[in-house]
Amino acid sequence: MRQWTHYPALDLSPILAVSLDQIVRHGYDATSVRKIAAEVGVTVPALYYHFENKQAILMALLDHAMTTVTAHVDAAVAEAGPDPVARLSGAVEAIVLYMAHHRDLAFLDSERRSLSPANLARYVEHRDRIEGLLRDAIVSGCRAGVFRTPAPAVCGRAILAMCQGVAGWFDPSGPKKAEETAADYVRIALAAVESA
Amino acid sequence: MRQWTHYPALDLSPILAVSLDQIVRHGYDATSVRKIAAEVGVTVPALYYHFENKQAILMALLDHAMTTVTAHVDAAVAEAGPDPVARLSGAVEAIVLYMAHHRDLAFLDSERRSLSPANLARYVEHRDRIEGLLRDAIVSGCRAGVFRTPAPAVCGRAILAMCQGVAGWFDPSGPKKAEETAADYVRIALAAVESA
DNA sequence: ATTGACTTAGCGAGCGCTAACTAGAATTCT
DNA sequence: AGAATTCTAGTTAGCGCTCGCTAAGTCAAT
Repeated sequence: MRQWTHYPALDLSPILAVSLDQIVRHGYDATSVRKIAAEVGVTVPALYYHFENKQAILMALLDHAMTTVTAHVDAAVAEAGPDPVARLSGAVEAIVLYMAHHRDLAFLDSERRSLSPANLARYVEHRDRIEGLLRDAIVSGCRAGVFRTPAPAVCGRAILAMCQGVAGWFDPSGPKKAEETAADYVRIALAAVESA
Repeated sequence: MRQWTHYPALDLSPILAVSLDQIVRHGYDATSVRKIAAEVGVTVPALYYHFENKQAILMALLDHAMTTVTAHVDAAVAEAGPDPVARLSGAVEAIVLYMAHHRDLAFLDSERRSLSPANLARYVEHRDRIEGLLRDAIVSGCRAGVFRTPAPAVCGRAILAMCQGVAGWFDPSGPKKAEETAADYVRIALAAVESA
């Protein structure tokens, strides 16, 4: 139970680990394949043995991010059962924990612009699914009369955006632990939808 | 009165207008000075007659963004007087209107990573000022007993993040006008801080 | 005669990416 | 079992291109 609150450290190949670090620090465009190779301790063509091109490295990292967050959020919502309060709470808690524990992966979201149309579509689809999860929970809460917000769709987007913001400021060595922050955000989200 | 709800179209020099368009479409790193020059209809050194280097173009645009949003939010908060509800409402309304009307300028926020340390510091200072405005309004509302959120600082960050998200999805040809969206967000923000 | 707003021409560096080769491990054939 | 082959995970060397940027010249308006 509540297995989805656990976010173990990432298990990435050396190339992906170095690439993630470099992209987070300097951005995708400013990260050259030469720099990645040098940091890994291999030559450039070694990268091309494992990945078709530079964008495939970014996409592999984004795939990792997508599967990680989707698995946790889906598990949280499934465990919550049919109650809209529990579903929204679970989704927000899982998302915030992800943002706090994997700030680097979360940052990659801002590099989606570098994706080809096909890859971008796949990524956007995933993001829409999570937004849909939030919106559905809010809408069903409104139908059940437990949420009173007059704008469920806008509310869903607002909540997702505020959760994503956590990755930008959360400090693991700061005063608030990830779990406390997640609890704060659950309370804020429930208040935002005007939970009865 | 309420002059700050007006966001007139930008008045940018041809170089800055083209640069903004290109940076929003392709990102700062992927926008070359050659592309900007060609789009403006001049040669590359003409850009260097008006700007010291490429980053100075980005910084000029960010300066424009900073002064625009700061002027409007400051005016909104000043007009609100001492009431925390009015101050928070005014700030959120002004920020959301800015995000909806100047989505391109708002997008530049994600390019702050390309700034030199000195320029970045100046930009972060400005962002912190706005976050401080929100936090102060929330804290004084808590002191006055009109807001009941147990985490005013976290709440301020959450509200700023959700407002910034508007720039990412707002569609001027969509069903919701900017003013309606701003009203939605004011209501969400007041609910989020648990306004009595 | 000077200034403002450019132009032509081009430097040096870094970019993503690839063809061709190689050392060692694993597998298959006789 | 031992030789021959194939596969894995790289290497060296370098192509063609674009990048930010600049020195030096032009030319109309002040």
